[in-house]
Amino acid sequence: MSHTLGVREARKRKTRQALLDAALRLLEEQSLSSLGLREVTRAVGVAPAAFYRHFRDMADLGVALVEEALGSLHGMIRALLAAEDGDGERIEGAVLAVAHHVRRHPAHVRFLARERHGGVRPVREAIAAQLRLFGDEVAEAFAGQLSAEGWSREDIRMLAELYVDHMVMTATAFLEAQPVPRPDGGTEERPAGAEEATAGPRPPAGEEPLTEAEARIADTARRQMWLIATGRHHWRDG
Amino acid sequence: MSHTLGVREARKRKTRQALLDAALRLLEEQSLSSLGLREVTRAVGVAPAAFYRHFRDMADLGVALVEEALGSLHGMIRALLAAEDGDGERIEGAVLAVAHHVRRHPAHVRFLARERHGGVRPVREAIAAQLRLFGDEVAEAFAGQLSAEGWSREDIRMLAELYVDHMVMTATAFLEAQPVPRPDGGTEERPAGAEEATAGPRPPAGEEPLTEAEARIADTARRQMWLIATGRHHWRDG
DNA sequence: TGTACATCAGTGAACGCGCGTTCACTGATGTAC
DNA sequence: TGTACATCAGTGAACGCGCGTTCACTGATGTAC
Repeated sequence: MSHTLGVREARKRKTRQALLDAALRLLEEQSLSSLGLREVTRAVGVAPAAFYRHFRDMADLGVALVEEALGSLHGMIRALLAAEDGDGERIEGAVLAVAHHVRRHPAHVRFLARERHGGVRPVREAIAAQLRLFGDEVAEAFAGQLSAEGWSREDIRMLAELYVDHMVMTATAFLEAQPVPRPDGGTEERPAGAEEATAGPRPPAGEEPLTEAEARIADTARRQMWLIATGRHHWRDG
Repeated sequence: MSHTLGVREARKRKTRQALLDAALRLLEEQSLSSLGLREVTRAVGVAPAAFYRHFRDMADLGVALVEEALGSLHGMIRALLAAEDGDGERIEGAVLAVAHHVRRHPAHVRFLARERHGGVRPVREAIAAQLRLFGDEVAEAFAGQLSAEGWSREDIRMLAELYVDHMVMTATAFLEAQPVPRPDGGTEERPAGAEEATAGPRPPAGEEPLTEAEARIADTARRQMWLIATGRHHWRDG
């Protein structure tokens, strides 16, 4: 109880978050280097000059968005890696986790895909640093078992990178199967018959059954992960 | 001899190409959606209005750049796929081909990486269409051997996509090992001691030995391709 | 070959507009006593 | 608890600037005869 936020600080955080949210929404349809400061403040309903109370410039805001978009993923990755199941369950878990994450946070994922190689250096570097961290985590999780099987450090690292890169690719593939957000904040209808129930209990957000397009992507991703797992099992014996 | 270009048409093409070249250079450091028409015409030395004689807008120019950047690659891919060597030679050939292509055309490759998920829809779509074509070509090249071995159409397709995606990833990795172009048109010195011979015969452009950073990327890419090839060989027997 | 007209790539001036940044300010919140 | 002063998130006006697009034009190239 001792550390309630002051009213002033709480309001400041709220404005800051509103700026981040507005920027993320505007970034669905453009890239960071063409997004204007005035555009963001206009969407939030504050004066342009208020922006400077929170960020030095748009690049600074972009770096904050990277933190927001990738910070939460470490937990998910760790949970996936800690599972003690067999290959099949781990692959299924990873593919579904990616699918649902993309569903729940499509704007964040789109932002990362777009700015990973985008025109704003500090943002590119922030993303690269986070992905390197993911690589470290995956490599460490594999190290125990694989080095006992005679794998070299370099081989473990390249396997970890292959998994991370494949996850990123799969995420961007799922993204392309997402409904396109409309300017009014609604969404276009799902590709195949997916009319909403008008009332009644529904599954947790993001956990409705996969659409046809999503299922196809999930299927390809599973097969590719199986192929990689197969290669991993036969790695030392050719 | 009968079809020499008229003087007027030849000059027009030259201006158009100058616009494309200038845009590509400016895009080393920013993304298409923030690149201005006036910026490009200023770099070429023509009036802003001249732009409209060649392109409807910047998106239109971007689509032309996609054609320029990816059109030439089909030949390279076909050559790689047609080789009758064993796995080792094919992997080595593919990795070195990608390394040298990135060296020769770093700006084109950077443009593709940046705009593949960038903020300009027609450009994204042009790139996606070309990558789908590459997938088709790779799948077709594998179809003969693999379907005889009992592979399904879906499995062949997913393998082809994995190869294409891996090539793209490898190319962007090589890109990050490239010297950063300077505004004046020169380049920063290569990471490790690579002073230029002041005269005398030199290897063909782009074929100097790999730098340390490039060699590391090539090594990882080779291992990853080996892993995938291993998985492929053991695919049907688990 | 020479002439008269058509085409059209590139010009240069003009336009209205939204941009990023600065500044002195206001008034609610925080703090010291 | 009440008061006097400090802090600081957000305001609103102003600035100079470069943008995309339009337009009537120019003059070299192309074409018809």
